[in-house]
Amino acid sequence: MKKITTRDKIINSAHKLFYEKGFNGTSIDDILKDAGLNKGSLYHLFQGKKEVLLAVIEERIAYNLEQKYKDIATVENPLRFLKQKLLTTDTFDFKHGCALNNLVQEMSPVDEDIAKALWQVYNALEDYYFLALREENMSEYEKKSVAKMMVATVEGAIMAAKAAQDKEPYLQIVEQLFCLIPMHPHKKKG
Amino acid sequence: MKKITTRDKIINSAHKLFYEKGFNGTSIDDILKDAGLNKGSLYHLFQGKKEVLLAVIEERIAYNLEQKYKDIATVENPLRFLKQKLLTTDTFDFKHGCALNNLVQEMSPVDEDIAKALWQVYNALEDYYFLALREENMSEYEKKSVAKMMVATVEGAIMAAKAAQDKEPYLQIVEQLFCLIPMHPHKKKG
DNA sequence: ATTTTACTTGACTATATAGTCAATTTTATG
DNA sequence: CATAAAATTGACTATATAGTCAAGTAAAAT
Repeated sequence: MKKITTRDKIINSAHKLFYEKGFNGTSIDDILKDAGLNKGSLYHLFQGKKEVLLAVIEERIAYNLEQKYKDIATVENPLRFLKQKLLTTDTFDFKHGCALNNLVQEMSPVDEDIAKALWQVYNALEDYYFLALREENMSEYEKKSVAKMMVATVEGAIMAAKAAQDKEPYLQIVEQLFCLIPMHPHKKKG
Repeated sequence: MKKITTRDKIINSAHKLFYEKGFNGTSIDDILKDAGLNKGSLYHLFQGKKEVLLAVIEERIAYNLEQKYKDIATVENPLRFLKQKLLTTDTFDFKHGCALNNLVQEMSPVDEDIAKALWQVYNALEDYYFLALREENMSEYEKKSVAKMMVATVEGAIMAAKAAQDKEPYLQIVEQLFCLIPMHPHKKKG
């Protein structure tokens, strides 16, 4: 098993705190306290707070997304797979929402480099939804468009849950979404 | 014409800056500088920064929403009216997104009072969308559910535009949304 | 006109924050 | 083991920030 490096500790703590309290709401000292490290260690490895955020986006958030959805490309019924993923809320933290969404909201208008990094991850997310539609009877163009819309709806659903501080609206919206998209019939398993 | 009070100036500036830079990203001094006022004036009228935010939400954001959508209740084809409102992007600032959404993202997990105030406005928004469906052939329950989903999709579309720093994704998603919801046919006007 | 109330001014405090840096310890490397 | 390189320590600086407050000014009430 791999050793947890100082860099890992920083990225882990930063990821958690940025998620829970936002970038501006989290201080360098917060990160260091959580990681059990001292200031010099961080500034030895990173130029500053912004570079920590970039690492969090490019390494942790992008990685988590990939882990969550990579099977979509090979699974038999990808749309069902996606729906199941979306409705498995064990790990879903309705209180704090979506790590990607949160950062887009806070940072995209403010910093161009960060906006670019976030935009890449956002595109990867749309690509997974596009793959989820591969079995459906639509043109490629329509799949792209529907995938885009589905991502927006799910992100909006997460926001609704955050507004309510309750996961119920999220579940309802995701159900409603899957009622509206024209589904290609699969043979039911079992 | 009504005189612009000191209170108005503060709420105007705060609203603008919170929208553009977020609550944590905006300092009291930023607000005062923008409003051309001094510190004492603000603290004479408000207990603190949080109370300024509450006033912004309850007075300005709620009011703007009402102004934008109040005609939905009386207009002939409310769904078309809604779509037109959504696609009229003159005033829509894709770079900074939705004032309500931004604040939900940043503040709802952090402060319960603010979460409540935001939740009220969010509900008002869903109510307007519900009214937009009043002519459609659905059960009341389904209208509620579809309205909820539509709000989520539009909010998600705004977020997509913010992620892209471009209004195009927003327009595309809104179009796609109106393709999918089952529309009751109205006689075309003209 | 005089008093009282409402509002405004801006200096001040206490604290939080991002980032620096010289000294020290730990870890490779020959 | 000796030396060089990498990593770590924590005190320090400079600045920003929320909020206080005593004194002053304008507006209202009597």
